[in-house]
Amino acid sequence: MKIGEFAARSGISARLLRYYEEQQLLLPRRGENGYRQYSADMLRSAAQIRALLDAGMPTTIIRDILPCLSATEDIYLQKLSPETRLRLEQERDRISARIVCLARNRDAIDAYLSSVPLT
Amino acid sequence: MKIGEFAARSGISARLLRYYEEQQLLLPRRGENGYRQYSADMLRSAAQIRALLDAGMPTTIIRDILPCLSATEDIYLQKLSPETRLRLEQERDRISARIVCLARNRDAIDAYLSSVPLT
DNA sequence: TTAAACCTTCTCACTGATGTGAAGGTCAAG
DNA sequence: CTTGACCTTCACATCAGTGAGAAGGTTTAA
Repeated sequence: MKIGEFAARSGISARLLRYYEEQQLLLPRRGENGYRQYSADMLRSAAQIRALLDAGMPTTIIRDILPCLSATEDIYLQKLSPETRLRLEQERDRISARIVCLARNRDAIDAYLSSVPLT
Repeated sequence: MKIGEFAARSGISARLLRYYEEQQLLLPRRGENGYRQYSADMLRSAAQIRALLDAGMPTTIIRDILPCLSATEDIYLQKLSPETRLRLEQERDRISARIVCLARNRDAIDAYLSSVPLT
């Protein structure tokens, strides 16, 4: 599918899709004429990228973790260098830290809202 | 305490503290000579600001939610306009959405790491 | 087959957010 | 009076994203 249709289906502008390609987040194949060719399963990746960006993850990290997020069983069998494993573990821990921070503050907002009278 | 000492104690550069003041995140009083005067309890706020920024929260939202994060019982009694309450509830929900997204992806990373053989 | 309408390409430039660097001036303590 | 900490201000860097123009490919319909 060409970029226009993919943009319409994913809700991500063609402009932004080209940007994501430039950032190495989403890499479509190219046709004979140089047109980008998106496959249907890239819709899932695209949604994941959007969700992670909206959650405040930088593109560099998304680029690192995307491959293992869309991993299927046959990919699981690929080897994983100790350095890559370590980096992924660190990213996982950083995400956990984010979650803890966000949860703590959300709970604080919630406690505040509960304690203030309704009107 | 002046900006130099506060920077040393908080681990946030003086330059960045001035920036946070410009962004209305942390507003120290001013002495006769125009020097910024930070109070000790601003250290907590400063840490909270850093944590939230590191977790990917934008300054505008932090500015909104900070007052209710450092709220003490006497502040709880202040009135809260329905609009403000609504905005806070929306922010809380947005934070929850972020948490869900981050947790899902962290778990995916974790599952991947568990499934790939050790070496 | 040609023409119009549309899509895709790339590139330059720009925004807004989060910072950082450095110049030039002021204040205060030794 | 020199030194160091502070003041403001202008400029710059990076990241995520957008706008617009020029050139060329694709489709449709006369």
